[in-house]
Amino acid sequence: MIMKLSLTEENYIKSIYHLSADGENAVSTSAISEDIETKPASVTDMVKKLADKGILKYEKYYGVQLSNDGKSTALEIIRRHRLWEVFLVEKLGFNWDEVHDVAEQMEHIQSSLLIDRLDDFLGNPIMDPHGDPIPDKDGNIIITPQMPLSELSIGESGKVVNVPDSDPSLLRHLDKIKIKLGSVLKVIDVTEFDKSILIQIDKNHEQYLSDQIAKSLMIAKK
Amino acid sequence: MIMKLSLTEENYIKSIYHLSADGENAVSTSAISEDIETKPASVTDMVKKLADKGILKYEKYYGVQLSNDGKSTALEIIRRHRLWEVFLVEKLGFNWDEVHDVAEQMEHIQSSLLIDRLDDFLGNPIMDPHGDPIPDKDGNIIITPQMPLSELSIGESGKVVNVPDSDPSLLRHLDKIKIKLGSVLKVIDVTEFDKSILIQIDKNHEQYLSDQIAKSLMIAKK
DNA sequence: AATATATTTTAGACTTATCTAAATTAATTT
DNA sequence: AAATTAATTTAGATAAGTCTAAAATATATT
Repeated sequence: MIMKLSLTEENYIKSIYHLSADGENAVSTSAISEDIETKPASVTDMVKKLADKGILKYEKYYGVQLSNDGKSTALEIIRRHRLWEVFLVEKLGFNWDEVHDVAEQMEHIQSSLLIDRLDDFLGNPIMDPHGDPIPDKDGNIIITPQMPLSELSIGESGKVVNVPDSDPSLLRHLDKIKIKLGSVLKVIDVTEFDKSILIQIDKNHEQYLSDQIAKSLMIAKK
Repeated sequence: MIMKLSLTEENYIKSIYHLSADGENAVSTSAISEDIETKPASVTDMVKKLADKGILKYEKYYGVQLSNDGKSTALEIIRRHRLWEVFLVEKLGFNWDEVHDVAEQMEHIQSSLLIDRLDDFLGNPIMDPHGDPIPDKDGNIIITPQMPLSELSIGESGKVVNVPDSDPSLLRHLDKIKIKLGSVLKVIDVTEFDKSILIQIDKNHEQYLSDQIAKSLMIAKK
């Protein structure tokens, strides 16, 4: 059950977990290939190896699905990643657009003592700086009901509960227009032409957002 | 001058730096081989590669010597290692015998922003938990004059300023007999038979130490 | 100085993770 | 249903880092 995995193997497992909507669906070779920027042929080799290790089920020409072991391994890696992100922001003063790449490296450090102590040091946070839930020691996550901002109708409002973690330019733009986790957004208008929306931020000022941004911002409806 | 190095290359550079007494002396293939637990033939290959990169000077059948680039790279890796050790002890409550292996992993995380911020967060420490000096951003280290406890004569005393970092069992033994950095030791007697010494610790109690331990404890004479 | 021993290097092979190109299978179109 | 296109797998090659065994060099002994 407990097994040492290479950095590369861990990256595959994490990718498959995310692509499968938290381990639920089957994932194609090409999807993994695109996500981790590795050629499909290489992915085929690696998933065979991970199948042999019992991390996932692999069916030729169909796709892969994480085993229970695979899922808990993924959750462990995600836990490490998100705890380090909290550390970087809360303790070292990083901005939320600066943490992803560093946390990508730190997530591979192998020491359960380290992660347990870090968790306590940070006050056992349940969210990372982008609103993503942090799995606990046993892999439990708190799921917040949410929807993309783009799905709100005119007049509806909601609170920003999640933003994408891996796109620094988007995050810096959100800083500029003063949108952060917890911001309350109200949809004032939707432009028919390009689906851009006019929103009111925290009852203060109004701002146009492109459809692309509106699709990225996850909202808890009020 | 600035170049990306693999984890393996970094480990070679660190090893060579230590074996050469901080980059001063030439180091043999076999010494490196023994230190990093890799066969001499493999070391030969790698030092050729590092020589091509300008990290060191390699002379066949003689040995290797770090270049200035090699030395500053080594100091950067050592800086990272020791800062993480301080973090683990000061912030996460690790004992000094638990930090080496974890810091060995953390030292390879590549982000100068991270290390600068970590340095500030820790209050720009100049010593790690074992008394080893932490190089600053520019590679400067403060060297404390010191000698092994084994070289003190009867009646002389000194302060413990450094202990070996990579031997957990020694460090735990020191905990047990209440010796820590800063402890003042006075040599009461030296046994002729096995060179074990009787010391007085912090003016309180007396204790025998084997010659092996006495050689490992570095002292600043009073 | 010649021989024996120890150290170091060379040569060729192995592993992990990747690639390209060709072959196979699945999905889509006619 | 056959042909075309797209996705996936297989086969063989490459690079990094390691190994063993043999060859070369340096050091020590007689």
